[in-house]
Amino acid sequence: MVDKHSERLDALFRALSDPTRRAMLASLSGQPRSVGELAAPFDISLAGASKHIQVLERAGLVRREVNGRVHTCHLEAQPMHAGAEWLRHYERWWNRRIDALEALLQSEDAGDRARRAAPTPRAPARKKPRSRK
Amino acid sequence: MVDKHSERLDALFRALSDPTRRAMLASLSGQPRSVGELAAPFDISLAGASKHIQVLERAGLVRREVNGRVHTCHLEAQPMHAGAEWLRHYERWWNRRIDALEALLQSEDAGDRARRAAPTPRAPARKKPRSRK
DNA sequence: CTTTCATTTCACCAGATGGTTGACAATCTT
DNA sequence: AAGATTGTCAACCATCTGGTGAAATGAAAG
Repeated sequence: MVDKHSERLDALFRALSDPTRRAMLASLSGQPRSVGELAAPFDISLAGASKHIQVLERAGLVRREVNGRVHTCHLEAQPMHAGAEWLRHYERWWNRRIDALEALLQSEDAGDRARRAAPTPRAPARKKPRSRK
Repeated sequence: MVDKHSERLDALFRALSDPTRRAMLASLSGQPRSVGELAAPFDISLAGASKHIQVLERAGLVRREVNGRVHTCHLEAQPMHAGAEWLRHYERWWNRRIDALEALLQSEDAGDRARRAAPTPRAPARKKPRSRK
């Protein structure tokens, strides 16, 4: 195994990097749709839509159910979990970074107040502490 | 404006869809790095690495600070928030779907128990309720 | 001033991507 | 059986991508 996890992320993020495909997923989050229904909102040939759907399928985001001549596509959101998890790691990193910055500004403010009217404005003043849940 | 939000997601997911770039971000999450340092771990020319970094920059994931001849790259995780938010929407969808399925199985179980030894096995038996935080 | 170092830019290449059209296969409808 | 409907596949095209090496830029060190 050459790193399955990484390859899954490749396919996932790649699939999500196209606005048409994201819109298709949004449509599928409402209800399952046939290939034709999925293609309808876009100014694109059926064959083109078919290719997009195949990309989504390969990323595991869409499951296809063939009923006679109509292929019904279902959203399969599970693979998104890996991507969300990956991003969460950096969101935490970002939040820690902000917290550290605020702590720094806090202590600088204290120092400034202590020695009264500091000469060097170190950073653009922060209006509000900016909440993060 | 032709939809700035969508374009940002395009660039974000596109940037994240390459394993080399994801590894570069991981490296930057430890500490800022020069272009050379960033390129070192990969079997790839400096020019190639430079292009990857530019992709990350265009997605807003990397900020470059030029000090003389060395360019120091800093991680800028903020744009990931939009992607994480987008994915969270589908994670919620997925969880609701699972909950509904479990509720269905629950009621079927109850029904089965009620009429004693059902003839039609409707779905692969669920071992454990499977926890989600 | 010349050299060395860090990096970008340029020209190029092979392969992927997003799109098309046209032919085909399978399935409903009449 | 014939025709219409749904979708795929194959071939093609323009453009993007990830990679290269070689030349150009800019700054630091001799």
